[in-house]
Amino acid sequence: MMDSSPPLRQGSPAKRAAIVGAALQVFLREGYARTSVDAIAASAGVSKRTIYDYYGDKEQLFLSTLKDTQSAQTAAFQRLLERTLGHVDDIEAALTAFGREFATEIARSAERAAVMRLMIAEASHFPALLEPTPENHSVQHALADRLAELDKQGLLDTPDPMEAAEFLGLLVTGRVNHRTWYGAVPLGDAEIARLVEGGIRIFLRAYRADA
Amino acid sequence: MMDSSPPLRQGSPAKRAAIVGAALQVFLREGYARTSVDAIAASAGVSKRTIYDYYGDKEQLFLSTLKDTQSAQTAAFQRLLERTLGHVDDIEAALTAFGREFATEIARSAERAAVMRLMIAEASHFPALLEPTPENHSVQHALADRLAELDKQGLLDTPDPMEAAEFLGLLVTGRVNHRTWYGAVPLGDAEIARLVEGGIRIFLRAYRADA
DNA sequence: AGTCAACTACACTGCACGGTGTAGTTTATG
DNA sequence: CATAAACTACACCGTGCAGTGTAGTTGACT
Repeated sequence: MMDSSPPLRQGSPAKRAAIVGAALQVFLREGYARTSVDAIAASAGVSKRTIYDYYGDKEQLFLSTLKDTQSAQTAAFQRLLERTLGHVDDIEAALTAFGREFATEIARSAERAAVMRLMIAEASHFPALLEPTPENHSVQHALADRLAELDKQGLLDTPDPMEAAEFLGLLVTGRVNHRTWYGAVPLGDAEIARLVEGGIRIFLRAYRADA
Repeated sequence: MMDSSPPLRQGSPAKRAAIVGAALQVFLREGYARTSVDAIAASAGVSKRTIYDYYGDKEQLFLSTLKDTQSAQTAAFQRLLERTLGHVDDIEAALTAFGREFATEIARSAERAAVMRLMIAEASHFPALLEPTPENHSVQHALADRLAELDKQGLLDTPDPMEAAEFLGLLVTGRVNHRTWYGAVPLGDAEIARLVEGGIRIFLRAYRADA
């Protein structure tokens, strides 16, 4: 009955947060292969040894970092969803608000898109990233639930809410991500708003209830 | 008036093709940083020295490889466009044929998506990749021209053909690329067809002429 | 004061890889 | 056949980096 030995120290949450924060920043900027653990340690204000005692190796640090980040982003998205599509009167205004908030979140931090970029880049090298997480699924599901609700209210006509949710996400973020190479190149707020609104327009033309 | 000295040899087209072919294969599988020039040389059946005499360094080889590949893909796309949307009677059948051929091309070789994946991954490290090439632009334009033609025939209602072309591309490929992580994970032909047809359906709901 | 865990600083190993230099072999060409 | 260019094989250098080992410092708890 021996434990599998990795955690020689149990570590403090504050240090873990510092390490993961620095790791995310460097991984997003440099990609996995180009990132050195020394750079992360320096950026986190922590010795390299501590990182290895905490996480074992670079790969585990990478996976832990992405997992934490994904959790945070999922939670943020759920809040955004509740805020913008919680109670809807004007369907167009509501969806535009949703798209706009979503887009500014992308534009401000560029973190969400950058995480996508990193995952796309590294997916084939880390099979763990490929497995659909329950969190990822719950995001799609939450959005679909909202759309189903709007369908029931007679504001939308979405016979397959899961599919509609997929298209809404695609239409809102697709062109922005495409143009910016998933956050690699900046884009003006006005341009982002234009692209988002265009996407919403198409979504509504396809899914608005026939009055 | 001295030349900038790189090409110590002028090289044969056949060897260039072998090198670029091997390079593409390895770069797509491993990504830039993980790829060693030795691996490319071995895979191409060529000495490492020859590669350096041809291309100077790894970065140039990488950029040349992507440029060649992009040219080939652009040409293939133009042919596909002519083949499927050259003369259209039934708009739905034509667009579905377009989407289906496009999708099988993606599914068969997985090359197109993988190139996208590689470019997304490396865009921020190679500014040269960010500059929109005339070729890239011409693809969007060719598709937009076809759509404008269909608009003129009264089959579609696309007031802004460039935007419509963007959405068509997004709707046809977006969900496939998203699910497969740009080709990192395989997807059955039937599933691909389903996703493509769904995209076409949305496009038509948004852009079909009101009869 | 004493103890123990967390932590840092730092030296060190091993390895993979980009890039070069060169001697010798093949191949094309006149 | 002779000459030159193309090409290979191979040794080699420098470097950056993952990961380890360890001695010494800090700080909390008793």
